[in-house]
Order: sequence, then structure tokens, then C-alpha cells
Amino acid sequence: MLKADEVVRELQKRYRRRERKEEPFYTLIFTILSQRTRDEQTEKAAERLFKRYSNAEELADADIKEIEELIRGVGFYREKAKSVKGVALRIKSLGGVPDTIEELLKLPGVGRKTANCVLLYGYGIDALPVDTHVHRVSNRLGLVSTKKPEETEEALKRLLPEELWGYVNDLFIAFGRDICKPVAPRCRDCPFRKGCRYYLHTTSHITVA
DNA sequence: AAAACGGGGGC
DNA sequence: GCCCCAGTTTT
Repeated sequence: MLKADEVVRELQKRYRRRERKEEPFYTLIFTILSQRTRDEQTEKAAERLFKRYSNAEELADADIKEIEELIRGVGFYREKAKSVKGVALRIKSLGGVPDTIEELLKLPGVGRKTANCVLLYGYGIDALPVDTHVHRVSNRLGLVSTKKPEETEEALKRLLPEELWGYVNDLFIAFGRDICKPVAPRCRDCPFRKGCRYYLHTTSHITVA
């Protein structure tokens, strides 16, 4: 049986956590662009966008078609352009990016995962964003037994000391991409094999690399 | 060539 | 709950 904090600490040896951004608006837009998209593509799109429009006031007046052009390369770019524009308008009228989950969730294109990322990377709060990697890895290893991402968030928070919450997203994503992949996980290379519920409970790892 | 994919919203 | 969105990586 694996312990959640031991998993996090082992992953801390192998992967780094993303920097916590000092600018919440940048973090908010970046995170929207990053939805279901890898960081390499997100970074290019964000760089083009912020080179042209550097803050909420400017972005609020931007042409949505131009936003679409600038962020091309990320998936769902039309939906995201709409969200970016909508968020910029809201932030402009609010006078700043909210720092509570409730207020962040009211923004267009912002769900629980994105809101938690803003709290974590934008405000340095010990939030615990749960994306599909975090959800899958946590359940596979047997750390939690949950159906919905929100349940995973609550369960992991109970299992981990607060100072580790902020590492879960980045480290589990990296681990989930390299080793504990959605399909054909590389169990042979996994440091948690011995205590992993999935590995012990399934035979599929025998037939994969 | 086809399947799978680092969310969120609308229904 | 089901389906859509869209470019990129994996198989």
C-alpha cells in the first residue's frame, strides 16, 4: 500500500514544480490556454498573445479574431479565444483577478482545475488542481478510490500535508506523461510498482513494454 | 491511418 | 450523463 506523501517525495527527486507566477492575470490566461494542451505549445501561444496585449485592459478591447490568430497552435482555440476575451472583460471591470475559488469559477472558461491553478501559481496558495493525469495516477496507484476529480482533490488533501499540495499537479502530470501513461503504462520503469494497486491488480502490464 | 488526448460548457 | 470543441502526439 503506497502512501501519498511518499509518492510525492519520490517524484520530487525526479521532477520539478513549475515556478509560481507573480502575475495572476498572466497565470489565468496561460492556464486557460493550457487546458488539454502541453506546455510547449501553450508557452508559444501565450508569448505571442502577451507580446501583443500585455494586460487585461488591452485584451478587453482586442478583436476576438486576432486573439484566435495569436493563440493558434493550442487545441480548442476558438473556445479559448472566447474565454480569453470574456475573462479580460470581466477582470477589467472587477479591477483585478479574484483570489477565491468561488469568484474564479464565475469566469468564462474557468472550471475547478483552472481556478485552482490560478490560486496555486498566481497567488502562491497551497491549492491542489486535479486534471485527468492527477485523477488517473492517484486512482491507479491506489492512493484514492474516486470517481470525480473533485473527490480526488478532497481525498488527496486529506492524505497530504498542506505544503505538498502544490506539488501534486506538476509532478503527477510529468509522471503520468512519462511512466503512468493513460494507455500502455511503462510499469517496468515505475518506482511504485511494488505497492501499486493497478500493477498488482491487473495483468495488462505483462503484455506491455 | 487511427486513436487518444494535461477541461469546460451546453444541453 | 452525453457530446462538442481542435491541434498534437502516440500507437
